[in-house]
Amino acid sequence: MFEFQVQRTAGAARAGTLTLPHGEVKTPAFMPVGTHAVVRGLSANDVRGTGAQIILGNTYHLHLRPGEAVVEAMGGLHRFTTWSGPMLTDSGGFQVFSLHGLRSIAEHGVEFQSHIDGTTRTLTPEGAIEIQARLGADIAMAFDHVVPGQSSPEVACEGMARTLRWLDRCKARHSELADGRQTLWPIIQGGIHDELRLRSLEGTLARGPWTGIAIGGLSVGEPKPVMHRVLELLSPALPADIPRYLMGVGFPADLLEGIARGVDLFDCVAATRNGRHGTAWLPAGRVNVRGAGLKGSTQPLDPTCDCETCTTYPRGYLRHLFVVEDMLGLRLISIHNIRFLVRLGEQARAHILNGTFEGWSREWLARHYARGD
RNA sequence: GGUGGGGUGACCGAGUGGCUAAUGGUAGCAGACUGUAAAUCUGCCGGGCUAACGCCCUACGUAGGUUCGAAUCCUACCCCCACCA
Repeated sequence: MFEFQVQRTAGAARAGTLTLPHGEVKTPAFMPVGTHAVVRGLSANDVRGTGAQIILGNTYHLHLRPGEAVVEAMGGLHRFTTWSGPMLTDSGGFQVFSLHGLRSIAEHGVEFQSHIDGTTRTLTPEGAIEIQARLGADIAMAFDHVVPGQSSPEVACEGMARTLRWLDRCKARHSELADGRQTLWPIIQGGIHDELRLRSLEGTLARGPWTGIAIGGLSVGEPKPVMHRVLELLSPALPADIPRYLMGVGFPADLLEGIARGVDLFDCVAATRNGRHGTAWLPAGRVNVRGAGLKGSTQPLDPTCDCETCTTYPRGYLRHLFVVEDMLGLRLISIHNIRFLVRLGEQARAHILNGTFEGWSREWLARHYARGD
C-alpha cells in the first residue's frame, strides 16, 4: 500500500514511483500546498489540470477551522475537498517556527495562541497524530521542532533531540490508531550542523522502518550552499528504497538542486503565494505580471508552457487582471506557477529515465543562475 | 453686471507667515516572498548632480507687492462654482 520503487538513478538523482492508497506519485514531484484544505484560489479541477499528483493540508490550520471532527464527519479530507488523489498532511511542526511570536514550546508539546481568535491551543505529538488520523490523508507527518536556519548548535541540537523524542510519541500514537490507510513519515532536523543532521538521521532510522522520510528545517534562513551541503551529507546515508521529502522547498532552481542531491518530493507555498502576488516563473526568468512591460502584449505568458493560463490568455490581459485586482489573475498565475514546478519535476524524471539528467540539469541551472535568479 | 466661495504636484485633497519639495489618499513604477498569521508587505513617485550624506534649480491660477522669510498676507487680472439681477 505504501510502496516505493526506484526505476532509475542518475548520480544521486532518482526516478521513482510511490504507491499510496489514493494513487501513484511519479517522482521527482512537486506537491502544491493546500494548507486550509484548498490550494489557495484553485478548485480541485484546477489543481488536477496542473498535473499535480499529490497535495498537502495542514494539521494546525484545519484543527482551528473547521476542526478535524467536521472533516472526519464529512468523510475525511478527500471527500471534504473532492480531491481524490493522494494527500499528505503536515503536522503543525512548521508553525512552531513560523508562529514564533504566538507560541511557547515545552517537552509536552506546544502552546499556540490561535492566530484566528487568540485562544490558546495546545498541540502535542499525540494530538498532531490524532488530528491527522481523523483528517485521513495518505501520509501523516511527525510533529517536529523546527528552529531558524542560523541557529547555534545548542539550539539546533535541542530542536533535533526533541524532534526525536516526539517521534517516539508520534509513532506510538500512530501505531495505536493505525488502520492501514495512513502512513507516518518522520522528519530529520539538526539545523545546519552536519553532526546533528547525522545524529538526527541515525536516530530516526533506528526508530523505523519508515515508508518515507522527510528533511525539515531547511530554507529557513540559511544560505543556499549550506542547504546543498546538508543534502549532500544526507543523501548517501538515506535509505535508497524509500522516498525523501524535502519540506518547504522550493523555487524552481531548488527543485533541480534538490533532485540532483537525491530528493524525490518537494512542497512549497512560493508557487501559489508568488502567483497571488503577481510573480510568474518562466524558463527565461521570472516576470512581475503587474509590470508595465506586459501592457498590451498579445503573447502568451510562457509560450513553452502547456497550462491553462499560457494556452488561453495573452500577457496583456493577465496584467490587466492584476491591475484591476480581479481574483482571476491570482488564480491564473497560481495555476501557471504550479504547472511550472510540476512540469519541471516531469522533465527531470524524463531526463533521469533517459540518462540525460545531469547535462540537462546543469544547462538549465547555468541559464538560470546566469540571469541572476 | 452684483455678492459669496474657490483655483495646491498625473488625479483627489490637507495645509492658512519659517519645522513645506509641500500631510493623506488614488493612480503609476520597482522589489520581496521557500512544510501559508500573506489576494500580503516594502521602497520610489517635480527636475538635475551624487555611491551616499547632501547640494542646486523650478514649483501651490497669472503678474506685482509686503516681509529677513509667502502656498499661506495685500493689490490687480484670468478662470471655475453657487446665488442674485
